[in-house]
Amino acid sequence: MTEETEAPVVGLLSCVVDEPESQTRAFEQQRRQRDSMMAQDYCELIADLIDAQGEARAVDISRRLGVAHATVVNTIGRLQRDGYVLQQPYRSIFLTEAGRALALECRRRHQIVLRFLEALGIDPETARADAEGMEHHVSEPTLAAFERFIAERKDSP
Amino acid sequence: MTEETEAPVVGLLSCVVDEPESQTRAFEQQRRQRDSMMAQDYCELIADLIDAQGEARAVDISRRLGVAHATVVNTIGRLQRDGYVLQQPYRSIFLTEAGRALALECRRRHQIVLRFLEALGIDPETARADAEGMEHHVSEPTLAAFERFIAERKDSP
DNA sequence: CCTTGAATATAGCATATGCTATGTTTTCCT
DNA sequence: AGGAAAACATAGCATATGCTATATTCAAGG
Repeated sequence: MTEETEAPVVGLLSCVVDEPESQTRAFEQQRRQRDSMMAQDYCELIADLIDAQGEARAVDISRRLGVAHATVVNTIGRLQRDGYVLQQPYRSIFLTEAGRALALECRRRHQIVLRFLEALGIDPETARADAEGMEHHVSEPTLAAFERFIAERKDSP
Repeated sequence: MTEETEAPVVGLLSCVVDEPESQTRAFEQQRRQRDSMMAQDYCELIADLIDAQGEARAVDISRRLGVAHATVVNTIGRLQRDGYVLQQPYRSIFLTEAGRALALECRRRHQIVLRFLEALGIDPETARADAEGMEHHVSEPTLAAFERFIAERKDSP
């Protein structure tokens, strides 16, 4: 059970053995992305709320994200520590320059992914849900390819 | 600051105000996915290692994921508790039926996403990295659309 | 056989993300 | 103005995911 005497399954073996460092890098990148997802989602949402209502309040965020307000307060504190937002107690939440930049960047990615999925023929509800998760994992080259596809599809529908 | 007297930016406003419950659902789904990503990655990797080397050892997993072995041991314990793997102390790691099923499912998704990105013209290294993150967020309808695209692209290159 | 290096396990720690329960502060209506 | 409701803050807890440092077990070579 511990020693394979049989010939290795070459097809799968190559899939696994050929590029282990590449896979390790991919996993590390995935972990890094995961760690910044919260900041991205929050900043994007705060920017949306400010655009839509003129201000962002913790209660709106908690409703939108579906989490308890205590969780939001907690997270906002971390975002403040990390320089993304500014907040006085009992006041509404403001983005710093860094936060605003992050929000714009996220919104851009989000829009591209969303329009790409729709251009692929995905129904809007599904596209919306998938975009929410995917946007954090799509690299620039892939985003560029998505944009190319959107443009093509617009020309020849 | 609190009341927008200007004409609303309809594109963004509608994006935010039209479907708040839909967005909440999307975020909740994202959280659920995040919570099962670890199990998926581990099961997929364990299956790969078993196919390639006949057995999966913690040291291989830690190297592949780029984390400390103590972290792997920790996580494997959780996976065992949740019914995905079986392990005796100091022995190699085995997948349960549930673990094997999860691994197969993940591998399937992974392959579809990877081949889709490649069909889109993404370079293999980028495709690999992006697929690693994206595979956890792509719904069945979107996967189906990806497969359709791969088939189309194969017919008319 | 016995030692030694690799693999594993364990303990103890830190942080992020979530929760509930309980107080405080604002805000808004009468 | 004053009180009720809403928003917010804080405390205390749980879990997942990571780490380092230390001990233990296994397997292989002398």
